[in-house]
Amino acid sequence: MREAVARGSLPLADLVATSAAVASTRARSSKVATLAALLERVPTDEVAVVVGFLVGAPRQGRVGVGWALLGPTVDLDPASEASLTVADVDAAIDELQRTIGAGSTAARRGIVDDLFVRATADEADFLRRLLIGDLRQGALEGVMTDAIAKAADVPVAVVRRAAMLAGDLCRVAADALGGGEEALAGIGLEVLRPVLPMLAATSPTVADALEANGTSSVEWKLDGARIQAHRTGDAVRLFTRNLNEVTERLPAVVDVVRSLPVDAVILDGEVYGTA
DNA sequence: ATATTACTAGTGATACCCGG
DNA sequence: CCGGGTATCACTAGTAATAT
Repeated sequence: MREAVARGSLPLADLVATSAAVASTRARSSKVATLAALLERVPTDEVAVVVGFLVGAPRQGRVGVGWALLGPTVDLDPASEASLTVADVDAAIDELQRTIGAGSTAARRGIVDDLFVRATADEADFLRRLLIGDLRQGALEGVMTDAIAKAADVPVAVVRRAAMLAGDLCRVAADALGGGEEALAGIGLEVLRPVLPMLAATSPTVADALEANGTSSVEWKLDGARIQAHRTGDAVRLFTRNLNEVTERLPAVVDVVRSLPVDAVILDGEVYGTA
């Protein structure tokens, strides 16, 4: 099914056109079909990067780029012909991530400008929204999950399960398109690797909720932050709801988890400050 | 040393629209 | 027609780099 996969990096223009097509319709099914068609022709080793761009979350995460850095790029003359590839952009984001410390502001300005002078107007517009975290194309993880399933010809439930356990849709996309259902089946729960948290669901009445869940416990809703704690042996890692690691920021919680009389555990709960 | 600026990250509320 | 997903907004706290 992937005979038509191109060699070399995907032209950024192709990805931008897909994003625009997805944004132009509100029909979910159409978004899925458009995204799947693109995924089917992306080189396997680049699937993770492409999925990251398309859901507005580059694999490097936030790299310290905001309006202050991107604003001036609107004054640059756009390139007349598209030449950037997805790999070019990925490399530039890598470089931005590495460029920190004294004098980094000017260096970052240079990296951003180098990237934008090579971009067409459409590409620049896409890059600005991608880097600022404001893609607004009506297709984030949910739609992308469906598209990955369609492109890899794997049941959606299998992709969704793998994404939850791996906590990383980009990696799951690469596995699905590279190895199909078999590769996804190999993804399981792993201590010290974050898992997507189960989110709360509402119920019309308390009685309905109790009926749906069977034996339940009730507790005060205190306002804290959702935390996931992993431990095996003395190794402990903590993650937020968005799977950012916060182990070093919560040493007290690490101590508590380490003191529990267990060998390995994954906990999901809420932490509260005392300030 | 201190203040300022820019960016990241989290919570929660609300409006909107597709699709079943 | 309603549930669920997406977008948007408002607010808050914290951190890093740089200017004063």
